Amino acid sequence: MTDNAPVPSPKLGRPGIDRQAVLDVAVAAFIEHGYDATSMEMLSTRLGLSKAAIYHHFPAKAQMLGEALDNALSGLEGVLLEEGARSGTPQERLAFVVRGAIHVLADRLPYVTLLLRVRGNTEIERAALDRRRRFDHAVTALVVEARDAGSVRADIQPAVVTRLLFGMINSIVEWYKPDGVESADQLADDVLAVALTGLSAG
Amino acid sequence: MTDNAPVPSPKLGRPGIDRQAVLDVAVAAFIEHGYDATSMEMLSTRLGLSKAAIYHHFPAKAQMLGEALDNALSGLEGVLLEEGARSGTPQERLAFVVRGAIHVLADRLPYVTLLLRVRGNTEIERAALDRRRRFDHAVTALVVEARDAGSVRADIQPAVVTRLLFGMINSIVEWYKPDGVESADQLADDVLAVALTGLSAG
DNA sequence: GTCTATAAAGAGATAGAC
DNA sequence: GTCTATCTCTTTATAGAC
Repeated sequence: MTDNAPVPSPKLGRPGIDRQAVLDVAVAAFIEHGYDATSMEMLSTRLGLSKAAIYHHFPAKAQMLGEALDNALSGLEGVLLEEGARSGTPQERLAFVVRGAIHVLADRLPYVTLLLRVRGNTEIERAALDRRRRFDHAVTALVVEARDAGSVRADIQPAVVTRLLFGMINSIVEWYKPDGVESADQLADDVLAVALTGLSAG
Repeated sequence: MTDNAPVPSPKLGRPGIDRQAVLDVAVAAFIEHGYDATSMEMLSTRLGLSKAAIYHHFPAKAQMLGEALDNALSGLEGVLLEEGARSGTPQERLAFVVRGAIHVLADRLPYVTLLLRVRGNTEIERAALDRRRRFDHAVTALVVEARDAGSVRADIQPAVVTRLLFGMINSIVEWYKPDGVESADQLADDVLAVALTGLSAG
């Protein structure tokens, strides 16, 4: 088998590495200031590049947002496709999805943080909110199953349960530090414990 | 007792009513688009006023933000000053503060929503975040007391407990509708039930 | 792959008339 | 209390050189 492609070091059309650096800086700025309020001038300053150079990597500001949101959403959607979300008791599957969502949140923290800040002001944002809504509905369906199986309390509406549960999970982006003392696994344990059995002692 | 002040109908320097209308529209726009991304042009369109007319009511855009954030913060701080937050068992006081915070959130929904969106990009926002942090610390102190009294689980750090608890509470602004079927009292009951005893049945 | 220069539109805020 | 007109600065994006 011959392979006369160039050696992989310098790369073909120079994709990847620099583009990723631009995206990282952009996402961090979008989180700090909001997408609309982040100017290309600010990105160029942080990158040490001219504004025009940024347009070599991305055709428009909106595309940076789109890629970041897709990264977060495909991570969450991926949890629902895993085996643990599709087999077992409803309670086991719900716990798997909660753990999975927390791991995605920790692993892709900037992207998920950005997703949670989006309010639907552009077409790209609205499409992202739609995908997020579909994820929420899938989780709510799981909550309904778990309730019907008797493992989740029935005195509160499943949609409210899902909202409170993911309200708790999503709030993690406000304070979680990936390099801190708490690992994502430990974090998932804590959140699941609090969500299932509450804050009361004993 | 004589009273030669004018009848209260036309009001003196025409304060109040119109200023409040401007603030309401501004806060709604700040929530939708973010403070920085909301233009005076947008506010003027929504109000049916010229941009210049808005400056008759507020000297600057930043002042609208400042008043809205102060409204939310004084509401939350007020809960800590009430009798129910200062006497009783730690568990009772914590429950009182949670209920009070949920009522403030429901009663002043736009203002609290805006407060939760603020990220500290201006001096006004940083001052608001500082006041919010002081509120959080006061609640964490209550959680520590309740844990020491044996009524809150001791296997998770009090700061994490507070963050998860208020992550759940604060997420309410994302979906609560004041005119919906669920009253603020009912909502507070549900959240307190879930927070204390968890989502598991029985 | 990056630059300078620039276009065209929109930003917050002010002046001064009514 | 609201208006039109305007100032000055910043915005996203492009053109074209190196």
